[in-house]
Amino acid sequence: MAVQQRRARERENLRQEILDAARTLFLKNGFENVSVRKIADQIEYSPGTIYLYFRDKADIFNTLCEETFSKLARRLKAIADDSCDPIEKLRRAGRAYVDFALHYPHHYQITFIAGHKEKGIKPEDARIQTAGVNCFNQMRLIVQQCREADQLQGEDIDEISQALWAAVHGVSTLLITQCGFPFIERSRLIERVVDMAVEGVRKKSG
Amino acid sequence: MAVQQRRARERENLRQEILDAARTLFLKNGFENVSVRKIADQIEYSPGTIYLYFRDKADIFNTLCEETFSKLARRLKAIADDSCDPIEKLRRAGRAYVDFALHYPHHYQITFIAGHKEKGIKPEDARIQTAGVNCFNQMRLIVQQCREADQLQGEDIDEISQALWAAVHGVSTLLITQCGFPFIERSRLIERVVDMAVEGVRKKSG
DNA sequence: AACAGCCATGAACACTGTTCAGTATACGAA
DNA sequence: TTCGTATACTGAACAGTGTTCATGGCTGTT
Repeated sequence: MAVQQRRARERENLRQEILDAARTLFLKNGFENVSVRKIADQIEYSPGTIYLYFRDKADIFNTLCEETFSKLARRLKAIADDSCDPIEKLRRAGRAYVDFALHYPHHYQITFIAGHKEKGIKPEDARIQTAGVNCFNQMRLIVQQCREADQLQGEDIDEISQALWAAVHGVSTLLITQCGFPFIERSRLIERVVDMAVEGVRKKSG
Repeated sequence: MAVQQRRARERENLRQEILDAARTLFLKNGFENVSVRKIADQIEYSPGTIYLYFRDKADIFNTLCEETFSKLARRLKAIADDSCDPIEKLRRAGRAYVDFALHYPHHYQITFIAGHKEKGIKPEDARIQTAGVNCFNQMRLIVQQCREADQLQGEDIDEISQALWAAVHGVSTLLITQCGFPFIERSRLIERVVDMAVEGVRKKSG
């Protein structure tokens, strides 16, 4: 009886070992440059073993992404639940979003940037899509609060939320992928984008 | 004498054949899912031949990207050279940018989205970086015109240009990569983002 | 006709993700 | 203790990738 429990525990341990090794390698080298064999080497198992714990390589990454994105969702939720001025919340959420993206660039890249058709990450893996939508919904919530405080120009919450998302997503991806470009100082650019976005949807006569 | 000219012409022809085949295949299947062998099959040559005309697979794509991006630069330049209201130009440039991205999603994706560390596209290939910067500079020019017409809030042209770029880039990449997400109607979202961005940098008391 | 140089070949290398027959080990029952 | 079974793991194998290079055949010049 207890044997099965121990077995399950050991299974879970090895699963976590794989995830830990993969996380480290992915962060250091990116999804493309990490082979299943390298992950297997790291944990000192044979390549085949990986497939006893994960459906395929993408499955490993998806699991890691899910993990990471629930962190972002929690962070945004904390802001949404705060009781300060909703417009201020919007700014804070924007900054938090970009900070997060720059803090986990590889995770962000795969989840929100890379076309999921390529590299075998299929839409069937709705888990990640769900995790992403979850994050978006936290932002949407804050927008709703601004709307309720009559601070916004326009009625459509989705339209405004998606436009704001585009702005923060845009600056995130530019900073992640266009490392060669001569950007102005990072925090100043981020602040400007957040400001531009918020001012761009706010009611004119403040 | 004429022989060398003919040789050079034939060389150029085959080079173009490779580019044409690659363009079609890349557009249909994306960079990842097109192998050098498939390109070679298409033009009915052996894989090795490709390497007599291009350094590597990335070199082929880079050439195609450069081509495509000079198109965008021209389109933006045409808008910059127009003589209408500079703020109106800014809106038109924003729309043109997104339209372009959605029209050439694969090219846009590789050039502006994919991390260039991965998939062997190294920063050494400054050609594309240059082509991208060129496009940006056209937008920057229009921003400058707005500044000169005293239509903008803030002094720093680069700061404003980069923030605007983030917005249009953001909506472009979201629409390209997040095909699963329940976006509002495309043209409405694009219009809202452009509007948000422009209003977000414009002088308040119009 | 013989030599030169260009050009295309396709086999080969080292890698990739993934599968699967085989093996060893640990367990529960006799 | 011994046997049989279930489970975990292996590592060779497959089909694919990007890339290289010795080989061989044409072509134009001498």
